[in-house]
Amino acid sequence: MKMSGGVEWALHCCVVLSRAGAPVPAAKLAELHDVSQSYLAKQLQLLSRAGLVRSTLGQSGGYVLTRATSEITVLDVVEAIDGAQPAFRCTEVRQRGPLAVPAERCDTPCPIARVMDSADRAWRESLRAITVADLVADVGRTTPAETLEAARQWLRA
Amino acid sequence: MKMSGGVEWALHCCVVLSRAGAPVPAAKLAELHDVSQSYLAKQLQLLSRAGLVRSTLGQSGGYVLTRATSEITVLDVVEAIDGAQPAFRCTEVRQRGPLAVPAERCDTPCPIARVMDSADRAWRESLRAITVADLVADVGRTTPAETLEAARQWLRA
DNA sequence: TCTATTCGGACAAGAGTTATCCGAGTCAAG
DNA sequence: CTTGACTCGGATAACTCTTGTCCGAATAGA
Ligand code: SF4
Ligand code: SF4
Repeated sequence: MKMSGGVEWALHCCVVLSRAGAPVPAAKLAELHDVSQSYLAKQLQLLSRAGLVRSTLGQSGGYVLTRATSEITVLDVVEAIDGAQPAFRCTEVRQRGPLAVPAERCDTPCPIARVMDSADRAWRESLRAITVADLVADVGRTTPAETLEAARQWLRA
Repeated sequence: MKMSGGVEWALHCCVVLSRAGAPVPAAKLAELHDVSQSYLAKQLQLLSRAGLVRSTLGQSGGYVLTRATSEITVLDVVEAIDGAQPAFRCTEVRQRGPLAVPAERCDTPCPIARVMDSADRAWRESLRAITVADLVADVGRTTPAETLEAARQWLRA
């Protein structure tokens, strides 16, 4: 039960991108977070495939958010990086072994799968309720203005 | 984002054990589900360490539940097999890189970690709400009595 | 036109999970 | 009481997936 570590980086990147008006190259984001430049690129590619960010090639290129931060939920980012498939995957054990239940009796999902599905839904709903805009607002509230300005300066350089 | 596949087997075993009055050896459980005998043993060991089942050695030995099924939640089983640590683990990225936030400012958990923690809690709460007794009841409701009796017979043999 | 810069997908290394084995201990029967 | 066979438990390999890295194709600007 472990989600991809890249999710954390991706969320940070989204927050940073929302502050920068201009495209930001992957290399700068990597240096800012002091993480593997090549690996972060992979995560950004995933975000790009999911349609959350758009890449601009060539000089002064980089990544930009495609939508307003209030339209990007945390769940969007998590599913883009970690995949959208549920954590629990039924193997249909009941259809195997000497006491195998015939397939025609397996039309209704079993209680176990139902519980897991319900929990997974609750988890996703909880993540869907928060948007990147909420994160940005919270960061702005708990961080001194001078630090935010310094970050913006560093990004431009 | 994938939980250990052994969780499914462990839950099935708990349901089966609740039906059998006598200790059931791991080999029988494995044959019943048609899964790797040695690997299922590992899962049962984990359940044993967690205190959910008690093992009896020697002839006519096997595993027995330690508590009533109504006192065992699905979450107990999941945490016994899959571990209790949350899926998201913060790497404290904000303390690294050129814009590193000093450690003294990191006393309060950041918004990202808070969201993840909240979602994780919702997930666990959802699993905690259901007990093995509920699963058993649901199985008894959707399965014909003759099948249940056949299972009991097979276990004794 | 040319160059410097960017992303994108293809390519290894490592960690974690899955699967397996045999020995220590125990209970039941004779 | 002796014997015997059966049980779990932890230590041991094979495998899959995640993590991490690299270089080539395409682009914008000079
Ligand atoms: S009982 Fe549920 S978890 Fe088990 S095999 Fe059937 S569908 Fe899957
Ligand atoms: S901002 Fe949150 S997720 Fe990011 S490093 Fe800090 S505590 Fe971890």
